[in-house]
Parts: sequence; C-alpha cells; structure tokens
Amino acid sequence: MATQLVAFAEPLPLEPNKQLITTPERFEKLIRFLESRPKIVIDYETSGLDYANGAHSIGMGLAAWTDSGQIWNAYVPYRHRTGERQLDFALVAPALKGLLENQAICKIAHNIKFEDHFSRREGWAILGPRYDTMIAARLYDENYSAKLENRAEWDLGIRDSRRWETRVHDRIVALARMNRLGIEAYKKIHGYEELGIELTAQYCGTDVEQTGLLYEFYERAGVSQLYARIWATEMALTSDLCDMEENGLPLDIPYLEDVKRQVVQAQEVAAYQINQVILGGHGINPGSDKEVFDLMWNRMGLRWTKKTKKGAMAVDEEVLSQFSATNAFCYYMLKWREANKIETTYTESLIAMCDPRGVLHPNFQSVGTVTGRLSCGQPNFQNMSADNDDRAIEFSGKKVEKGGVDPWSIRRAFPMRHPGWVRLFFDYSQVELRVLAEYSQDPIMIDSFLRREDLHQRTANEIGAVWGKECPRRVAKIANFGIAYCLSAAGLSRQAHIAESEAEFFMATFFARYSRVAAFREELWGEARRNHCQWTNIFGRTRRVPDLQSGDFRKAKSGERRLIGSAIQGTAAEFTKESIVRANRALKERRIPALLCNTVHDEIQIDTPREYMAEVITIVKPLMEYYPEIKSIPIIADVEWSDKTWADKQDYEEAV
DNA sequence: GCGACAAGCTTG
DNA sequence: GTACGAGCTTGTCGCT
Repeated sequence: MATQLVAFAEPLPLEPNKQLITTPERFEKLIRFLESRPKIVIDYETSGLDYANGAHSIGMGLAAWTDSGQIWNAYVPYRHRTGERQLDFALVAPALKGLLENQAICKIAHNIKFEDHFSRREGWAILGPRYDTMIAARLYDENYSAKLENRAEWDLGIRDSRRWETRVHDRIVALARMNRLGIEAYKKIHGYEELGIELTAQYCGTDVEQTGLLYEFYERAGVSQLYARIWATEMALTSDLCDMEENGLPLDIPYLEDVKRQVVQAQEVAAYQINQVILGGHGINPGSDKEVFDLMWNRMGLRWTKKTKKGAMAVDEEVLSQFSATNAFCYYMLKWREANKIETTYTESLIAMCDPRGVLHPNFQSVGTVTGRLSCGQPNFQNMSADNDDRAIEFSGKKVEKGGVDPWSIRRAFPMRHPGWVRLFFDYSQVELRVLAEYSQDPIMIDSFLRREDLHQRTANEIGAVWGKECPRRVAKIANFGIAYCLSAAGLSRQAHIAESEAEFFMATFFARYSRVAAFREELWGEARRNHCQWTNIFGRTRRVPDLQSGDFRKAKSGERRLIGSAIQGTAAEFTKESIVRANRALKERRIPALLCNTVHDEIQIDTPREYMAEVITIVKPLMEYYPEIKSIPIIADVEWSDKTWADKQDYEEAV
C-alpha cells in the first residue's frame, strides 16, 4: 500500500539549498560538518504529536551556518513508511545522540520542548545551550501568533513561507481520503510517516531554514540580551516543562466512570423535567442557546437586559439564576448545564487522553498567553473543577473544608503516583496583591502584608470603619482582586450582589483608603504612553498595548485594563516560572526522588515519597520565597500536602 | 462534511 | 461598555 502511494506521487526536485541524506557516506559527512559548528538548527518530523501514545520521530531536519554565513540544511529520513530509500535508524541513532548531547553546540529550534520529548523517546537528551525561536518570537512581540510560518512571513517578510506546508497538507488530505479517515484521525494514527521523503525534505528543509533565519533576526534585534533574565529562565524552563509533562498525573479511571454515570443520570432527570413535565413533550435541546432563548423570551415572556458580546440576549448562568427561584425551567436548565459540563469536559475526554498506564500528559505552553503566564491543554490541568460545597453538603452533610465530599469532584480523580508517595502543593499566598502592593507602594497594603494579616479582612475593616457598618469579607475580597483591574461600581454591585449605591460608596471609600492603587495605575499608563504603549516589569518582560493610544475611547480604556492586568499577572507569573526552574535544579542536584508534575498559575505541585516530604519542603519553599527585587513585603509560599487525591490536600503544619 | 465563530462554563 | 488571563465543548452558519 505505502509503496504504491509513492508511485503515484509527483516527483519533486529539491530546492537548491536543500539536501536529502539517504546514504551512510553522506550522513557521515553531514555529522562531521555539524559537529564542527557552534550552533545548529533541529526539527523532527514525526508519526504524530502524542509522544506518550506511540508517536515517534521518522526523520530529522538539520541546519547550520557555513563559514561564509550561509544557512545550509539537510533532511535525514529514517522511519518513513513509504518503501523509499532511507537511512537505517540503528545507523543514525548513535550519531544523532552524540550531536544532540554535545554540550559545546547550541541547539536552535522552534518549540524545542517538542524536540526534547521526541529525543527522550529515542533514548537521548538535548544538552548544552538551547535557543527557542518560538519563545524569542513571543518576547519580540507577544501580540501575534508565534507559529513558525506566520513569523517567517511577518518578521522576515517571506511571502510564500507556507508553500511547502500547503503541499504537505494537500497530500495528507489525499492520504486520509485513501485511508477512509478524517484528517485529524489520519494524522493521529500516521502523522507524516506516509509522506513522501522528497516532499518531507522540502517542507522540513524550509522549516529549519526559516528557524535559522528567525534566529538571526531575533538576535539582531537583541532579544536574548534585552530580556536576559527571563530569557535564561525561559530556556531552562523548556526542559523542566518537558519533565513535568512526562511525569504527568495518573488518573483514577474507574472513579471517573462512576462520576460519568452519575452526571448522565442527573442530566436525564433534568431533561425529563424540562421536556416532559414542563414543556409537555414539545421539548427543546437544552444545549441550544438559541432554543433556550426562544422559549424563555417568546414562549414564556420572560424579560431581562444582559446581552452577549455580539449583542444577542444572554442566556447564561447569571440570567437563568434571576428566574430560577420562580421558574422551574430555569432551575432545571442550571442543573442540566452543571451536569453536562462535567460529563462532556471532565469524564470521557480525560480518560481518552490517558497513556496506556493511565497517566495524563498535558501540554504546557510557555508562550500561550500575552502576559507571560503558562497555558495548558490536552488536558488543561489549570481548570480542573474544584469541589463544590453545595454538592458536598447534599451528599455528606458537611462543607468541603470540614471533610465533606463532593460526589462529582474531578480533583478526586487525581490519586497519588505510587503507594507511599505524597503530593506537595506550594501555593503563593495572594501573590498578585503582593505585586500590587510592591508596585504601588500603598502604605496600608504594605503594612497589612508586613503584619501577616488577612488582607481581605483588613480591607473589610478599613471600609467598615468609614462606612459605619460592617463590610463582609466576601465583598472586600472581590474588591481587592477587581479594583486594580478597573472593576466598576456596577461590576462590583453585580458580582458581590450588593446595591449599586452601596457599591459606589464602597469604591469611593476603597480609593480614599488605598490611595496609592489609583495613583499607581495612572503612573503606569502615563509611563506606557510615553514609551510607545509599552511597559516592562521588574523582571524585564515587556507588554505592548497599542490600543492605549486609540482614538476610540472604549478601545483605549480596554487597553488600560489589559495593561494593568498584564503588569500584575505577568510579574506574578515570573515567580512561578523561575521557581519551577530553581526547584527542579535543586532537587536534581541533591538527587532527591521528587517529580514536578503540575503548576496552576500561582502553585507548583511536586510528588515525592512520604519520607522525603520534609526535605523537599525545606528545599523548595525558601527558593520560591527568595525574590529580593521585592523589597517592601515578604513573598510567601503556603505548603499543603495529600496522600490521597488532589481534592484531599491539607495544611502541612497541621499534619506535623 | 468541514471550518470558523459564538456562547457558555471551568479555573487562577 | 463596564475585570484580567486562559482551554474545551456544543451549536450554528456558511461554504465546498
């Protein structure tokens, strides 16, 4: 089959600067050349993206600069399934291992973490200095896609940067059709392994060449020097995230299957109430917002004002809640949505992503956000639903904090890695508010953190004293988190469920007491407007918000909110990123059996045998708290641990 | 049948 | 118009 496919394939003469290596002699020459270079570009082609579920490399693109400064590139095929002549993997493996583990050679790649995963699968590492052009692209301009072909077009001006990518895609579409598979299904099974070797050489050669050119471009722009500190962190982090993803988190599949049965039943009950009892058999699809709106507005005559971003009438949780006390349809819609969310997002799809041993390996992206935070997908470990108090009370009669159990808990599906091991949770304490306090130098905030008070309660007290009546801590918490990001009185009123007049008075009092917060915002925006709409945080990460100088008032205001958000969130994110690098390095140096396995914005999770728990904390907690550039207040990492599941974490002090 | 988009929900 | 940053899922709509 595979051989026949090639017979039909169009012959493709290689572009002049490209080499296809299919003989041992030429491979030998290639390796000798590359071994003599100070830096090389690498790019695997693979049989799929999922390294944990059988995907492997099928060939490697390599590029380097000649003595005269020209980029020279080659493709080395070794596991294509086309029947064409290629190199024997046993022959290339030792040479590739020697090359990639050579500490004297800098490895350049566009998303080097991907290369890291597939190298490890072959039994070697990427050692020595590394340079990721995808991260450089993000630092150069965070407002634009970091995809290789996009940057080749945008930053290098290569108009036909996608010429081979398009040809590859067309070929994959044809192969998928011949195999009677959808494109995604085909790529999951075969990746590029049935792709003709010449076409792959064209495509991969272009990729490594463009990566090399992007390296030149970003270095001429001074990226690694301009952002020296975060650059060092980001490059080290590529390898640490690779560790973290490989370690992954084991999943309790039978438990999740049980949760699925329960939520499916709950949906059936809700759908029966909606369609049979309430609508008398003339039912709707509860998943269709259009039908839900039509029913509520036209058939039930309900009226509300909230709209979606595009101007349609919203039918979200907030709107349904307005009517759910008196309208049974809205009540059961909320029930249906809750159960449906858990079923579709957190049961079967998680089980389907497991490796053969039942472990989930997510994908952390260092360039996934404009602020500098990490993003995570496949699955997203950063939005696993937390235990719900109402469900816990219904089931066990107790709140979650008091030992209650949420029967639909997703975090309970994340058990320990091995018997006798525990999971440690290092969580930065109110880190964004500490960043705000440091930047704004607000005396009350600083005083509160120096006294190790509960800042939300302090705010409640400060407001209460002026207000003449007690301010709930809950409302103060919303204000503390929201006001720096320009939460309006109307927004506070809506979120905190308080009267608008109360919210207005509250905000006025807040700004009177925390006067430096508003002043800091204005200073930040002024500084940015004087500097091409850019602002650089204490670690050197820059956020560019061109909308800041928009003539459109709304756009400019939105830009202000995004900039202040990025300033605070991005600074906080840097603590977590650098701490991941520090922690992994320290634990490896001391040869402690501890595995980094997850991070959720202001939190790092580490697995270790119970007997190492105290030692790991002694090592990790101080290095997370050591950021001397924060001069006015302490940075604190709280420690929790569990020997059961993610949902069962408890304070470390109480356990001792 | 596929891709893009919108809306809604989850999280820090 | 009215709080920042993400990812995943379903439904809808237009296009091939």
